[in-house]
Amino acid sequence: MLRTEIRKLLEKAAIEAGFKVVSPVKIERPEEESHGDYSTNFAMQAASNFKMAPKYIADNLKGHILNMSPGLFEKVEVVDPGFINFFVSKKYLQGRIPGIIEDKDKYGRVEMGGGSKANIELISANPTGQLHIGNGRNAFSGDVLANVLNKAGFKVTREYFINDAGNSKQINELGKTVLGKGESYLTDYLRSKIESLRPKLEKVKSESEAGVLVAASIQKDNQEFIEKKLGIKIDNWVSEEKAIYKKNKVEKMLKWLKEKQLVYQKEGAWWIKTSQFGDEKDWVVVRETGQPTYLLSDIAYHKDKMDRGFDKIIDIWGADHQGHVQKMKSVGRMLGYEGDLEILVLQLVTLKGGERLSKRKGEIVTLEKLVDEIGLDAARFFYLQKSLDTHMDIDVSLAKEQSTKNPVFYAQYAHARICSILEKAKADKKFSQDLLNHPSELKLMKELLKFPELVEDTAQDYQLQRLPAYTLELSAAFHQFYHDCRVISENKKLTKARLSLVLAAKIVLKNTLDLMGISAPDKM
RNA sequence: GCGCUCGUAGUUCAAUGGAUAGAACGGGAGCUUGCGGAGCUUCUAAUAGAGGUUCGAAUCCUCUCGAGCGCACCA
Repeated sequence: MLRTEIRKLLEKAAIEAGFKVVSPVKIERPEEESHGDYSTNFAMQAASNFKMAPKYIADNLKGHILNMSPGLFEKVEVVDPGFINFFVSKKYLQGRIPGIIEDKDKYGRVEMGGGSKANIELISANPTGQLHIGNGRNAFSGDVLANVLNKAGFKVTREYFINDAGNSKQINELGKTVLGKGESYLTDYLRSKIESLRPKLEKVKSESEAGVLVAASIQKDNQEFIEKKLGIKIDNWVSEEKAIYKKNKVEKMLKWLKEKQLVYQKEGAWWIKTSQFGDEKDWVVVRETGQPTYLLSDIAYHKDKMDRGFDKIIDIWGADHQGHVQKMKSVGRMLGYEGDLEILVLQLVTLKGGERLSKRKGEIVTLEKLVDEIGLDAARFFYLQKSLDTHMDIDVSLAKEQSTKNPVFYAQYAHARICSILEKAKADKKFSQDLLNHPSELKLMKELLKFPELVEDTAQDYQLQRLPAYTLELSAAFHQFYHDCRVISENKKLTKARLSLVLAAKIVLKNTLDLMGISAPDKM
C-alpha cells in the first residue's frame, strides 16, 4: 500500500535527519488536488517538539525522501505552514495496474487481523414480530462490517441472538396476546400467525408455553427472511432459551460469580458488583423471586463468546440499549476478558415525521416492506450511507421514489458499462499500461489505489459510510474517463492499455460492491 | 435532574484537528450524427448560538438553545 510506503519513508527520513518520531506519523489524502496525492503534517507536529520552524524541518525531510525513493514521486513540495505534499509519478501509477488485475477479488486485502478471530453480534432481537426498519440498520451494518474485517484479515463469525427465553416478560406477553388476554405485539402479521397455529395453540397449557410456541414460528420466518431475502449468512443463531438456559449456562455463571464473590445479596435479590469495574452502580442479576434477569443471561452469553476464543467481540445494539453498554463493558473487565469488547450503538431509525417505530403499535413499517418497496441493493446502499451515530430519518415515499435515481444505480451502471466494453473488445489477458497518461486516466488509477486504504481505515474505525461514498467517487472517475477517453480505437497499443485500466476498474468496483453486499450486474 | 448520540445547502447525508466544507436529490443553463445519455459539464445554496484551546476547529473544551434515546428486581 502506497500510504504505508510513504509513512515508512517519512519515518526513515526523520531518523536520518535526526528528528525523533514521537507521535504516530499521519499521512492523509488532501481533498484539494493541487495539494498532492498524499500529504503530511509531520513537520508541524515536530516543530513544537524541536522548537524549530516547521518549514525548515519539512525541507530537510523532503531532501532525504527524494534521495530514498527515485522515481516514486513526480514531485514533493513543502508548503506553508509546513505541509509536505507528495505527487505520485505516472510510472508508479501505471505499474500498479497489472497487480490489481492479478489479484482480482483478492485486491484490497490487507493484513491487519493476522487471522485473529472476531465475533459480531449483528442483532439481538425479541422474536415477537417481524423485523422492522430499525433492525435493518443492525443487519446491514453488521454484515458489511463483517465483510470488511474479513477483507482485513480477521476470521469473522456472524451471530444473531434470539431473546426467546420462556421465562422472559416479552414471551409471556406474547403468550397472553396469543391467548386473547392482551394486545402486546398485536399486528395483522401476528393475527394470521395465530390463525395458522390455532390447532397447536388449543393444546397449550400456559401463557408462557403459548409464547414460546408462537415465538419459534416467528423466529423461523425472520430467519428465512434474513437468509433468503436479505442474503445475509448468519454463522451462528443463538437461542437464549436453548443455548443459554437449557445448557445451564446461566446457573453456572451465577455459581462462578458467587465463588468469586462478584455478587452479593441485598433486599432478597442478588446484585452484581459492576460498580467495582467502572460502572456507576451495581445491578440485580437474580430477582427476589429467584428469577434471573436478562443481564445475567447476557453475561452468560458473553462469557460463552469469550470462552470460544474470540480476540474481538463486537456487539451491535440499538440506541435504546445504550444504558446497557457500561454494564457489559464492566462485565468484560470483571470476567478478565483480554480481547477487545466493542459495543456499537446505532442511533434509532425513525420515519419521516418522527414517528417512532415500535412493535407495540399497530402499524409498523417492516424491513421486508421497505426492501420490497425499494429493492435490496438500494436499501443496503441507503442504510450504509449514514454514519451509525446519526439518527436516520427515512422518508419512505422518497426512498421509494429514489429507487429509480438512487446513487446505487450510478455505480451499477458504471459496472454494466465496463462489462459491455470488455465484452465488445473481447479483451485478451495481456495488459500494457505505459501509455496511460490522460488526466482522467490518472485520476481513475489513483482512485483504484485508494481501495486497500479504505479497507484498512474502515476495519479500524468502522465508519462504514465511507464505502458507498467511495463507490460513487470511483464510478464518477470511471464515467469521466469513459467520457474523455475512447477505449476501443484504431490505436492498438492504446486500446490495449485502456482495456487494462477498464478491467482493473471493474475489479475494484466489483470488490467494493461485494463488501457492501450489493450486486454488480453485467447488464441493466 | 443525570447520562449517551446528535444539530452542516431547500431535503437526506459526507468530511482520520488541516490548506477553497463535499455528494445525492431538488431547482437553473448547456453537451453526444462514435465503445450503454441510467452519462458528462456548469450554476444555485450550509457548519444552531456564544466563548475558549490551537499555527489551524464542523470536528476538542465550557455554556446556551433545539432533537432523539436511555436512566428497572423490562429486555
